[in-house]
Amino acid sequence: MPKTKISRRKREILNAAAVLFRYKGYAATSMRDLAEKVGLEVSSLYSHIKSKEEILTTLCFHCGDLYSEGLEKIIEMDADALQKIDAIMDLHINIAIDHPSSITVFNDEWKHLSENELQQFLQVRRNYEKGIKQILQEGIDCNLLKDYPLDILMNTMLSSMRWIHYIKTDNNPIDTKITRDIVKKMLLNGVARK
Amino acid sequence: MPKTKISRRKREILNAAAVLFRYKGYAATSMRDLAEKVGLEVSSLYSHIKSKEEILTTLCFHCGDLYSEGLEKIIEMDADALQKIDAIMDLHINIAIDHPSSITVFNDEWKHLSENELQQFLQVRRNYEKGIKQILQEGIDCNLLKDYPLDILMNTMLSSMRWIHYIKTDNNPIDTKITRDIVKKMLLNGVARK
DNA sequence: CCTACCGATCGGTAGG
DNA sequence: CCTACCGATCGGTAGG
Repeated sequence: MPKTKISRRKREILNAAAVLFRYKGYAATSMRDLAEKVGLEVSSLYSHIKSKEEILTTLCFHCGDLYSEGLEKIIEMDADALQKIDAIMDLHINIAIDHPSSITVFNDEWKHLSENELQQFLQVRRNYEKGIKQILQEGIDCNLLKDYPLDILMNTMLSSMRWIHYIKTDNNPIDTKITRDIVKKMLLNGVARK
Repeated sequence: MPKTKISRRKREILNAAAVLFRYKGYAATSMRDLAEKVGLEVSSLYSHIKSKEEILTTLCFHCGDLYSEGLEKIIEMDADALQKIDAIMDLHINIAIDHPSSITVFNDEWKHLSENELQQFLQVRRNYEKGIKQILQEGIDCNLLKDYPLDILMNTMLSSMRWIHYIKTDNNPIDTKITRDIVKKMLLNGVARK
């Protein structure tokens, strides 16, 4: 996938779309909604984008890249599995806080991708999960992590952070430091005293 | 809200709708899709339901009831906070496994509710979260739980189970006993060894 | 439960 | 970037 430069106007359209898709969903957002939001006529949108679907594709794969490139760096770290898991949690929490709208699209709207892009997307996700599981397995092998099934471990871990982007709105900023600190502690050491 | 009896045919329509909404989303599911799925003409659907929105409303509030009634019973239990939290996790995991489709609608499609129902829905959710937080606070007060902010505690806890309904499909049954057991352990005691 | 049908809205194009 | 416009599809109704 060659990365073509994205004009300022196109960025603006993509950002507006991410916000609309976040709150209304992809299918319920019309190109008229989007045009109004960016102050253009509907037809003018098509000078900057090819189709509604192209927007969704761009948004989904951009987020996919954020995760994949982040994980790549973590895998190459000279660190033990626990430190890598810490870094994975940082990665997810940072992305959630920095890109709450596009991450919601990434999480909830990918199902509207068209066949080709959908398959590609699922492939990216499978790769990502494979990388995560390798790190978890490494943690188990080194006796740093409890020996739980990888699927449950990964899903519960990733899922436990999947509320931050959702809670975070302009009216409801979240305390990044505290949230990050406590979610990590919860995952590593649990909530039960003793 | 008086509970009127629901005919067998209407049940069938609601179930089919839940599955369609789960995989395609509410907005992208047409009444034609639904009619085809239940083997009727589109117009015939309207002998059983008032509108597409009525279906969504019914689905969302039915799930809301499952959670609310479950929590009510837990609150009345003669048990300590840790046992109640255990019961809350059972409640969520059971609902996820027994009703994966309608729970997905409940989680992801409520935003398409119309204004009145939306406000009612959010009220139900706020009440539910208040109940959860009271139990968590109880746990903190009795020194059973670590003293973390209630918001983070609740969101992370509930969120950590929010993948089970999603993973569970007809082709991919999940081992209820193991999943339940391990997710609970992860939440209470963490994943780190030591 | 079906046939026949409707107004509204959708994503998108032609042409400038 | 806009005016003008289009075919397709939408949720839903009338009438039987």
